[in-house]
Amino acid sequence: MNDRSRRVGSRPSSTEVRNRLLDAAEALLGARRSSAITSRDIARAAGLSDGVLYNHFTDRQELLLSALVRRFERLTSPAAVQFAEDPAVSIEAAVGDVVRRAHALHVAVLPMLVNLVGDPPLLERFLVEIHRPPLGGELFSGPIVAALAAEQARGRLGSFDPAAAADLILGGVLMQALIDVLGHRSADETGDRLAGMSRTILSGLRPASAPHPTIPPGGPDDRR
Amino acid sequence: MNDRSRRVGSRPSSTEVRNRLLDAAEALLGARRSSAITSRDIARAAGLSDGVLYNHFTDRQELLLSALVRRFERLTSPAAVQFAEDPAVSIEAAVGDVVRRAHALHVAVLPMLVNLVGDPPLLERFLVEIHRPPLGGELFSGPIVAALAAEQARGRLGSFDPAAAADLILGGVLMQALIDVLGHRSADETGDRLAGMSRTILSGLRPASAPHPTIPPGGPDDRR
Amino acid sequence: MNDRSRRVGSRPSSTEVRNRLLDAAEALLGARRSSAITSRDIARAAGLSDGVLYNHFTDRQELLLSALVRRFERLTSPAAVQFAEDPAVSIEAAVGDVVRRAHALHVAVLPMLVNLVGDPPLLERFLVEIHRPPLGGELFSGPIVAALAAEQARGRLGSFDPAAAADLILGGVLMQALIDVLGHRSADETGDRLAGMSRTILSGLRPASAPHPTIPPGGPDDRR
Amino acid sequence: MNDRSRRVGSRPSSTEVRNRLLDAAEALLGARRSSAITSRDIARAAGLSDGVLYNHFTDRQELLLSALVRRFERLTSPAAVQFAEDPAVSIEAAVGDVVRRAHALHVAVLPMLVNLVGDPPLLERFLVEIHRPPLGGELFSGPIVAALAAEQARGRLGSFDPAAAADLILGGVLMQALIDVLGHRSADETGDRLAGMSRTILSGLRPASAPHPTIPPGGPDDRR
DNA sequence: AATGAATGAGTCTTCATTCAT
DNA sequence: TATGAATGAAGACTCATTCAT
Repeated sequence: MNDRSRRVGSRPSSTEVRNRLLDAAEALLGARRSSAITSRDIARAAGLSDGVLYNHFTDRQELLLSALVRRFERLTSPAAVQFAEDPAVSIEAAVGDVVRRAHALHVAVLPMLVNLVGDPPLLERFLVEIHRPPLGGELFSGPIVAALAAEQARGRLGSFDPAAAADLILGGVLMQALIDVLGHRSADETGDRLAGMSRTILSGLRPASAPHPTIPPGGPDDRR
Repeated sequence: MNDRSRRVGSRPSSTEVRNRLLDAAEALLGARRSSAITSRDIARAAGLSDGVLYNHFTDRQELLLSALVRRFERLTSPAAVQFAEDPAVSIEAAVGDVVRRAHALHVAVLPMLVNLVGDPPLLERFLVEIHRPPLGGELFSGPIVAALAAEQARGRLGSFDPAAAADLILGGVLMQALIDVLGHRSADETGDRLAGMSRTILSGLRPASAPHPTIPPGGPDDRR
Repeated sequence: MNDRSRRVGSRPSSTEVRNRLLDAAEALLGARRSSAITSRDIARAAGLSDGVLYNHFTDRQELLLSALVRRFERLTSPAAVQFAEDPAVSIEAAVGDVVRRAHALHVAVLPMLVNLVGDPPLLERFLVEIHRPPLGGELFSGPIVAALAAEQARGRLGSFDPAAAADLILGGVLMQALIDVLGHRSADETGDRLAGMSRTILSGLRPASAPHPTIPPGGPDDRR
Repeated sequence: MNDRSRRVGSRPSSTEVRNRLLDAAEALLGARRSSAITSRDIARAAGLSDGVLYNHFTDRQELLLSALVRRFERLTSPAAVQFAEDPAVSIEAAVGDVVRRAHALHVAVLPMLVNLVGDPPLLERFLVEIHRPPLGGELFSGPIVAALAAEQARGRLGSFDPAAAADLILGGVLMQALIDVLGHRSADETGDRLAGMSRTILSGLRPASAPHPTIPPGGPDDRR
């Protein structure tokens, strides 16, 4: 018999109320395109009274911050950002998968961050909380770098710098996600742009016959 | 000595006041990390009274919008976004230049857009004004696509899709710019990241010996 | 001793505050010669803070409208506008009573309507609420028409058009009420004017062969 | 060569500017259903600058007041309120004429007064200026009383009190004018109501041996 | 601890009036 | 004297926060 089930139907336990507030805040953070989430908005969405929030959080910001962090951690949990590394899949498909998953993650996270931007003190606190460079830093790039490095080790990718590649992929994906979040676009169009990016980053911009610039042409295998 | 400066301490001309308001608004838009720029903020920053703004603009939003558009147009003027196309420069340097200039442009523009995000109706009006998909759309990508296509024509770049390449470059650049704008980072570190991106997108991720997947091997010009 | 009065000095109940606001608004509506009743005026008159009104009404207009309607309904309640139809009373006295009561009603209602005129949108909403042509329409004329028709049926009045007679009576009464409300006049003077009107409308302007009203009827066309 | 024509095409003379302001104010007073006539409204309607008004009037109120008085005097000039006293016209038609002309006068004057009501201090000053009980007092009733008395002298009307009759007529006419000004009604409907009032006040409410005027004579007591 | 109404500082906006030109 | 922009005192309304119950 746990703490919560002990009194069925009775007044909600402290944690329950706290969670209801967090859930409501999370929902609003995900749904709204900014424009101020008022403390009353949250209270109503939670089906609770205006004042409760001050029994569980010091102020409206702290509630929003907690909701933010909670959702962020859930979205970026290892399970969510782990990329498949199935050797049976072609390298093209594997990179496409990385790109699509990164995009989905950004689309999920951005609405919240967009709300954050409207409230700079809150943003400040959030960034401190997240404890990393803006936009999650390694939280996002880590899994991508790992996936790319794994493919490199498997010999299916060249000798590029995985961190720089992650910068390109994450950046491109972030931009498309912003377009999707701030504007309106069909899933198809988004898919095409993502596929184009996958293709392009795989082959690079350099003419196919051109030798690698830093290596004198003629070497049978790549540098070193 | 023109008509305006002749009488020091005289009442500022109409355009002067208008410009003072726009300058003040621009400054606040650039300086603040959002959090609502109130009409009084602007008036005080301009050293004017609360009501002036309504003698020159229909409302606070229109003033902010004008400041935004003015700065935006200035930043994205042809001179600012034109990329050098000097054949004497190596293709590596040319791409690096594209990336660095795009980054500089984003760093200049982003603080304003960040403010915009906190004010959705204003964002809406701004996007309509800018007349393009969110984040400037073709305004940014256009010159980059053009520069890449020019190099393709010159035979210094391969047969990739310039739009997709621009998505990667702009995205990567946007992300680095966000990191620079929202966080704090040394110019060196930024430069390294940008250089890494330039290098990586040029060569691509694919192993150097792997054939291009979409082009069947056997063509006369195919890489040896 | 009910639940509310039990605790003197306790926080006023919700309805109490609402009523205090309505009372204050009503008082201001009755007392002022228009000139804008501000939301702060009402709050101060009610001894409450500026923002309360928005906890009970959607806006200042709705509060004023409610006060208006409340007072209006009270003043025009059946009890207030019902005219005596006592057959024992002479027809002169009966008509005089109708006139005096209509006048009193107008004097009570006019100050509010006067305030309304200064606020056209509010007037619009009030008229919609009252659901009748300006100035109460049938609300006022209905009882008068009924009273006159009843006396006609009783044979104590001729075959005139009751609606037209009500127009004359209500109009005359409205005008005297306006004079009383906007200007300053002794009750005596008002009474004289009303009495003159009663006398005149009874006899009409036309030279008549009809016997003097104080002489018992006997003419061939007399009642049945 | 008068003062005004001396400089044709030159800056408008003082009186001209003053009159343009008054004309503009008069026009606005007549056109608007209240809702504040701002000093800028007047200046724009006059095609003049915001500040001129203070060179000719102490403040906005004084300008409005002057416009009010000027229009009022024009509308109530002897020429405008004189009633025809043509003995060839039937008494019914004569009374109907009085009623219709009084109504027209009220419809012309009321919109201004309606504006006045929204500005009590201005109303106060106007009433003082007009120097009579509200709504023009004798200014309106004088001509009516005179017209009725003349018909009495001519023997076409009975021995009623002309002042009381004027109260009824003016009141009824005022009310119909208010309905016309504040609401919306067809001219036909207004005409019917006025005609009904004319008929009713002529005959009075009392049972009469005299037949209804619109009914062909035949009653034994009918006056030739 | 929950409630929900009261508070009041703060926002945008209007407009009569002033005053340098 | 005319101009027309600047002023600044209101006004309506919002909303985070408090607090009596």
